[in-house]
Amino acid sequence: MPEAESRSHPPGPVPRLPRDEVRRRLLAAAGRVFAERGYADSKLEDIARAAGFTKGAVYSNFGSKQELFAAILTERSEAELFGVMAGLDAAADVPAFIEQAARAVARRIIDDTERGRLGLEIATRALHDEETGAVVAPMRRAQRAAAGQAVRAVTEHAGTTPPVDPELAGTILHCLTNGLAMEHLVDAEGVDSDTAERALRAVLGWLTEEADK
Amino acid sequence: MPEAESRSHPPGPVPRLPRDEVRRRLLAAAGRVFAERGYADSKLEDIARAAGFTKGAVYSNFGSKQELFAAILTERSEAELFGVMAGLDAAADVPAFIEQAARAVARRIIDDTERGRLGLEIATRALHDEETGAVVAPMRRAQRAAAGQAVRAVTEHAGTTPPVDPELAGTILHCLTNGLAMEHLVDAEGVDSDTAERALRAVLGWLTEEADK
DNA sequence: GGTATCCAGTACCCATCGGTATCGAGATCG
DNA sequence: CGATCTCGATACCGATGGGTACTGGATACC
Repeated sequence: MPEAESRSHPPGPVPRLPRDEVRRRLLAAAGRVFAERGYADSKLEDIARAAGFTKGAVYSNFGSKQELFAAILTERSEAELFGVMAGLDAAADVPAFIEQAARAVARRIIDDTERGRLGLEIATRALHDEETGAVVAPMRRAQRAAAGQAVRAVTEHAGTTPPVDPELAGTILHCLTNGLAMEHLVDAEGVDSDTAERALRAVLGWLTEEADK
Repeated sequence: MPEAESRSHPPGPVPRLPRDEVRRRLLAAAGRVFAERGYADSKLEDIARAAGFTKGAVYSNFGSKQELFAAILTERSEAELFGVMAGLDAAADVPAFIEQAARAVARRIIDDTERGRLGLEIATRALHDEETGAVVAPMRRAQRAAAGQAVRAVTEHAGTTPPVDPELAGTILHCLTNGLAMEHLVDAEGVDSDTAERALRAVLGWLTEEADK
């Protein structure tokens, strides 16, 4: 846990944390708390405490609860696209790629629950808050496009003609992934790691194989 | 709109609405408001007003805000499975069935936004409220199973061997549908009626065609 | 070393809203 | 036609928690 400058009181002046570090810790704690309790039930006091500070630190670094949430949103959105690309270009042949991609995505769905929970919270908030929605919509669009590009790259590399055009394939993959993640959150044992992986492998395989017209 | 017993004051005694009707109107209004504003931002006063009553009516018919929400949940969950089944047994041959099913589901995703919004709200709440989760998880499981049964019925009827087993097919369809619905809510123009329909038609077609091993 | 500035801590404010107590009109019963 | 009961309306309570004003110690600057 975040014990830091304990050592009781050797009465030398206690140094101060760099501002960036305070901000980072607040952001990390906010991510955890928002994911755990949801936006409305997350108290700023709790978030500050979880980061080892008080509400004062929050208002010193963020203008409002809303703004803190938005900061998380933009922070995480960047890490997002890289994550998809990471699993992309490591494999050589198509079946190995599919195997690897399915496993990686399934693992992320199952293991990183904070990610999924935050995603749901963000989507929910995007519905009720116009400003959030304006940020989220293009972000999702980029994710769908990235998935589509991945399909295009694989099929071009393999010289196959996929059963649907890559753009639609990206949408299918993206929505399936999100749907699986949501389903896992709601019914963890009903949709476990193996189920998610098999589902992704099957769809991924279908989307990259030669269409039999 | 809900104008009813206007006619100013012809001073005869004003009759009283049947209790069931009060409950129905409250439930309907609550569904609208919860879907529109989300659980936390929905004030009981607003819900009551939207139904043409006051908070007193709410607490006379429901024990708490939580309980009102739960009542909606159970009410809607029943209408759910019938809706899936309805489009099922009308068509004769497989291609026509797929065409029809894809269109019906896509239309529900696009047109009935209250349904989608409530679904998201319910999922979010299921994460944070154990009791809600205990209701939602089996409900989702039943929906996946129903979708799986539909695939099984179609392929058996057509005598084909599907590329994945029906249970997994049900999960894929259910998660894709939910994912598409969520995506439409977040980015309505990015995932429109046509996109959803094409995605569903493609996946439905793949899942019911003969597997080319 | 003295002074100005920064920034998180502390104490407080107050709007909000779920929940409760009570009332009174109208239904129900004898 | 009273007596009683039902149930939604009204008025109110009190906790909660986002936001603000101010404090004081540490840092930066001269």
